[in-house]
Amino acid sequence: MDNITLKMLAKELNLSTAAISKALRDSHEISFETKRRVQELATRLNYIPNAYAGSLRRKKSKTIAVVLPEVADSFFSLAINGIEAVAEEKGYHVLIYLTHEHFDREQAILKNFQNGRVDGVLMSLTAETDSYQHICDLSSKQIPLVFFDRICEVKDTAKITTNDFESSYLATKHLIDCGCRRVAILSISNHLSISNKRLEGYEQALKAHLPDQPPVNVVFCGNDPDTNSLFLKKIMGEEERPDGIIATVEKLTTSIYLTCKELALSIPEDVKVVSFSNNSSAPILNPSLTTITQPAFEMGRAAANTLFKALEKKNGILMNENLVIPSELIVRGSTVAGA
Amino acid sequence: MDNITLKMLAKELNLSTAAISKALRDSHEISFETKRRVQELATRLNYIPNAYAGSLRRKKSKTIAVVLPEVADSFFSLAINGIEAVAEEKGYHVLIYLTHEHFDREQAILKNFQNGRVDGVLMSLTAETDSYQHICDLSSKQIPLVFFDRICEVKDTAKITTNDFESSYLATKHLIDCGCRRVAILSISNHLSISNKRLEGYEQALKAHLPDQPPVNVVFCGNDPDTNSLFLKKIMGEEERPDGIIATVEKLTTSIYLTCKELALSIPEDVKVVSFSNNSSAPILNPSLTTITQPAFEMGRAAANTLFKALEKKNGILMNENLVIPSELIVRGSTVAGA
DNA sequence: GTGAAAGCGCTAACAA
DNA sequence: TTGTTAGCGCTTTCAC
Repeated sequence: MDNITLKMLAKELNLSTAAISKALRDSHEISFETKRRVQELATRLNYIPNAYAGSLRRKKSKTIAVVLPEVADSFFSLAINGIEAVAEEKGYHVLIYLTHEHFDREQAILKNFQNGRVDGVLMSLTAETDSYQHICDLSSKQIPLVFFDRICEVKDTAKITTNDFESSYLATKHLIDCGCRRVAILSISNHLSISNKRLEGYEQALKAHLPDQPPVNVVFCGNDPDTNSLFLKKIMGEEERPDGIIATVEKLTTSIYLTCKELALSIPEDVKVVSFSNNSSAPILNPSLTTITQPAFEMGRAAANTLFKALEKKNGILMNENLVIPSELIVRGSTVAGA
Repeated sequence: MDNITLKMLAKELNLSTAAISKALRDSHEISFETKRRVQELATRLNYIPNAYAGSLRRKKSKTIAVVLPEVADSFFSLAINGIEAVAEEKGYHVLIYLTHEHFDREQAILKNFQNGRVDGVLMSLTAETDSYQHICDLSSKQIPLVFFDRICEVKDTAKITTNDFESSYLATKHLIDCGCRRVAILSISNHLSISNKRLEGYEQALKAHLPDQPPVNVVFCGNDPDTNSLFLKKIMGEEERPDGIIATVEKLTTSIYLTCKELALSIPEDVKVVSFSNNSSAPILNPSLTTITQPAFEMGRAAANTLFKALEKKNGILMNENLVIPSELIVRGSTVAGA
């Protein structure tokens, strides 16, 4: 069976396609009676407008893109939920693209957005991204872009973040308060502003609360859990091993726990751990995990809302704008025994 | 700056749009020299074809839809990864839709696919879905549909599942082997074939290995963790409470663990637990969690591959076809102390 | 090997 | 209030 088109409805009712089009969009130019007849036939024949004919004509696709490093991560999963909630409410479609932390993927994906495929973009940078031409190219096509979490600081647009500096400071101070004297931090990038902020928070806290201690201990981790575990085993096997660890990304937690187990280091007695994590099983880990819990759903929702605000205006240009939604330190057993 | 179109390239090179179009698609009708000139100009001007003009003309969108109950679940996150890996390789775009387990959402979403928006659909049913007209409507428009995980048994199309019956049987037998005599199973639906299969496996295992025991104990849970916990607290507080629990979905694990803690029931001494779960933190839970781990990534990949196989044929009709990728029982501390 | 022209299904000026 | 017309940017016969 062939699809119903406007033309077919028009022929059936002896009207022009224009009249049908207007009637279906409830235009005031069309008489009530005509609207009713059109509506009736459309529902009876189950008319569904062609998805792309209108997009082509109006140069609007009612579609947004979400560009993420990965999705097997509680933060991004929750963020997608927040984004989808808003998109569905606004009647928009959501294209999803995963960079797997590869800069060249990110470039290729954005390039694809330059010709009408999407009305706007929500994105979180890869850990590799350290140049921004592809982002400027997109902006030059007037396609609004909202960053969330892993933002691009130098680009003038809307950015949704959490209080990374403060959270990291707080996490570090918490470890120091719990008695740690050799705190290490695990990072995944030295380009991402979010990583840098977390490192700064850590460094400032060390400086403020442990003035005469040895310098900072930043460990850069990668994408592969096995390599990370190997790294960790080496570090945790040393004489002067850390007695406190901050994981700046959720997925490093498993490596830390397993490495400690393997080395017979007890958490929190020998090492205390706090992770930036939205993993809902944090309370039932062994021991339960002290987390910096980010407002992932809210950040996704806020990013989408900001984007739609721009899309609903005529000139959809986004001002430089920073929305910061705070994270929360939740103290559990990995830093305080029995908590 | 305005977007580059075929027409502009044509004017620039004193060629017709037809020639440009063919040249860019490397048609044999076009001379090598012309192709070279066209290519050169296109890359120099950074020509990117309009996303929807071609879709409209060719009635192919190079886009697929993924319809999921939710995404904050390791299984679906991993499945998305598998799907995206294939889609990216094939040059397809991926629209994502979440039903949040609501049947009416599912209907509305599928309806939207009836007019060219997508070339094919991958989907996992909601827990509510118990009628299939919306699916038949989609099929009547010749849009290929592949089910994965939560399949629709009555519909003739490709279906990717894991061995739910056997896995559940195995999980139940494992609990019995570990000494459990009152095994309960937590389910989320009495419509889904996947749930029914898991219940059957459980029932058969009980029948086979505990012939003279009290009847099955099936607990239906919902979407809200608090309600579920309340439910569980009641059940686990009873005299004849279960000494073994099977969670047929990952998210119920947290409720189980927390309820046991609250009631001072020790896992695995008082209650043994096995969950259908892909949560990567299973090994570091307290105690580590015995899981039926599903091949989530592989299922997503297989579903996508099956769909693309249909899309690449002329008549893209999918035969009734069942691909079963086995799950794995991974025994850990929640059923065997110290494992 | 290249071009002219029709048209995918819809919308938006502009007429009537 | 309704119709006519001219595209949106591209592909695809069919001429030449």
